[in-house]
Amino acid sequence: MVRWLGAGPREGVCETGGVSTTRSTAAGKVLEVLSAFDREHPAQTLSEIAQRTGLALSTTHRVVMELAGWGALERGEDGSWHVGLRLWEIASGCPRTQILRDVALPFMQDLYEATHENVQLAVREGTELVFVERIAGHRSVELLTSVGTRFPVGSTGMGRVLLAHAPRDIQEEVLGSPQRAWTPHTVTDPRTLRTQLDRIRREQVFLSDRQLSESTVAVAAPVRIGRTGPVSAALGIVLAAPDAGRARGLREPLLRAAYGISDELGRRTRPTG
Amino acid sequence: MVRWLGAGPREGVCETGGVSTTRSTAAGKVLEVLSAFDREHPAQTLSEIAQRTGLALSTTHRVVMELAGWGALERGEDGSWHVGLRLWEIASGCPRTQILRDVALPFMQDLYEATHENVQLAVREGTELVFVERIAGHRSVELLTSVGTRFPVGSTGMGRVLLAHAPRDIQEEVLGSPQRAWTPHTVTDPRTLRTQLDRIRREQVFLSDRQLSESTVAVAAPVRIGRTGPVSAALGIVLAAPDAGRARGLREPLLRAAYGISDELGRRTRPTG
DNA sequence: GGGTGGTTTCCGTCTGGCGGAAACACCGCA
DNA sequence: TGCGGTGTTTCCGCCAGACGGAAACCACCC
Repeated sequence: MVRWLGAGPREGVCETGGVSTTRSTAAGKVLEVLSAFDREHPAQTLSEIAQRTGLALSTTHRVVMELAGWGALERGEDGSWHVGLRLWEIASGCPRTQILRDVALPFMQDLYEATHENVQLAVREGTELVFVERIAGHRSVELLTSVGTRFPVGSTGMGRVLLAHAPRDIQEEVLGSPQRAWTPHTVTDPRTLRTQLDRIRREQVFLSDRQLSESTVAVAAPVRIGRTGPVSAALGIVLAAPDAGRARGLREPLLRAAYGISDELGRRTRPTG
Repeated sequence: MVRWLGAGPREGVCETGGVSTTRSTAAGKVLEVLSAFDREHPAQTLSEIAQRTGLALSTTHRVVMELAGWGALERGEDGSWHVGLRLWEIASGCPRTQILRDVALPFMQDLYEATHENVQLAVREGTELVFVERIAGHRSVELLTSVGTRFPVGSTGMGRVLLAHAPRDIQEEVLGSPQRAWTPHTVTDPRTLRTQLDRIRREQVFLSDRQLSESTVAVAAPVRIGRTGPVSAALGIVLAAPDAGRARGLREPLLRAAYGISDELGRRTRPTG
């Protein structure tokens, strides 16, 4: 029923011969306005939106008003615009995240209870990963990722796991382009990365040591559709770097949780709709 | 920075003199197509969408293609359409849910760990409530609500709490219209409801006995912006009906959690932006 | 009071949205 | 193998409504 895997469509703005011509359809403008709202810009004035999208001010005004009338955008008391509850509501029905979340949450809770650390779930889209769920408590280490964040697939432990099980062309695309070194420990050499991916496929669980941030280590495992089906997500636990010693002991419970989720996913997608 | 409270805009389709004329702007059509995706219809064929929106098939086709090109919609392997990851991603940045969620989650985890029951968070929009977050484990009772679900504010324990602290006109609007009786125990009499709202304001925590479903009881408390600020959300725990005896004992921890969230919300919204 | 940055309204031009219709793809059935 | 039904995709001529420059408007601060 649901397409889990596979890279989604790439660009929203069509690029004709190098120059990015803003698609001039009315629907395109609506989407461009929505695109203006990302993690770095959750609230913007009308002029900002116009500037960032490149649309004329009056056009932006019209589109924003229409979106607001429907509830896709809401206005803060300071006059700035932000994404509205109505759009959130519609989007929260996205099967790709909702089903996954529903199934995974109880298992993630078990892991949280056993560790009190950040427990995360992410899916791959193209050469990036998107965090779909995360639970954390008072005692968990502060992270720079949050639900809905998008990252290059090569830069995190969970991403490497997803990459290891991605189609060949995606792997090559990532390995072929230069990797950003987030910390002095980040593995950027394609050769080393390649053997790392091999090991991930062999050992299932992956220990990632300060690859994205100097202060955190991660343990990650693949989630499949059914025990032996295609990899649809990655499950991970993030610890403060000084607690790295505890990471090894988390391999078993993490893998068990990943298996639990995989089995349940298999059960849900195959027999019924 | 963020407008928390207040009813958002109501209708998406403008109703001119009783007859709902589908707004004929291009942007409106985009939104109408998105509206076609709700909890009951997470995946639909092109023809279904056309039928449900009342748009011509060719128009629907054009709009859907455009939405798909951008990532707002994705196509299942069976050819049906559903909400895409890209839209989910944008919408997950909705401040009204995101900030609330970020702040509340650790406290909700504490409650979950102490009870292993469903812990929920909801906001009010107009005369309805929308579930913004929910955590549950293997042992928690199965619920018919999930994140993103919308309900009449009068029908659940958490809704009554939100209603008790809503503006006068909202309260009158709800009390003035007939209440649906979900179970034989549902309070529908406006008079009784009114005294119940009074008690909620006095006692803070509210015990709701099988109001929405025969098999569940709930404990609910208001979440404010700062300890004495306006009510911005409701926090609740749902138990299986036979465990109702445990509900009284949850009042204290629930209230403490609600206070914790309120304090943190006050801290986040006042001083910084 | 005058300057600045943002918002809202107006209106003439003309582009791109519109949807009927026809062609196409697929499937189950006889 | 042909046939009807269901859903999808493409085509194209007409004209509604999108477009954006410009000007009015508003709030705030020197």
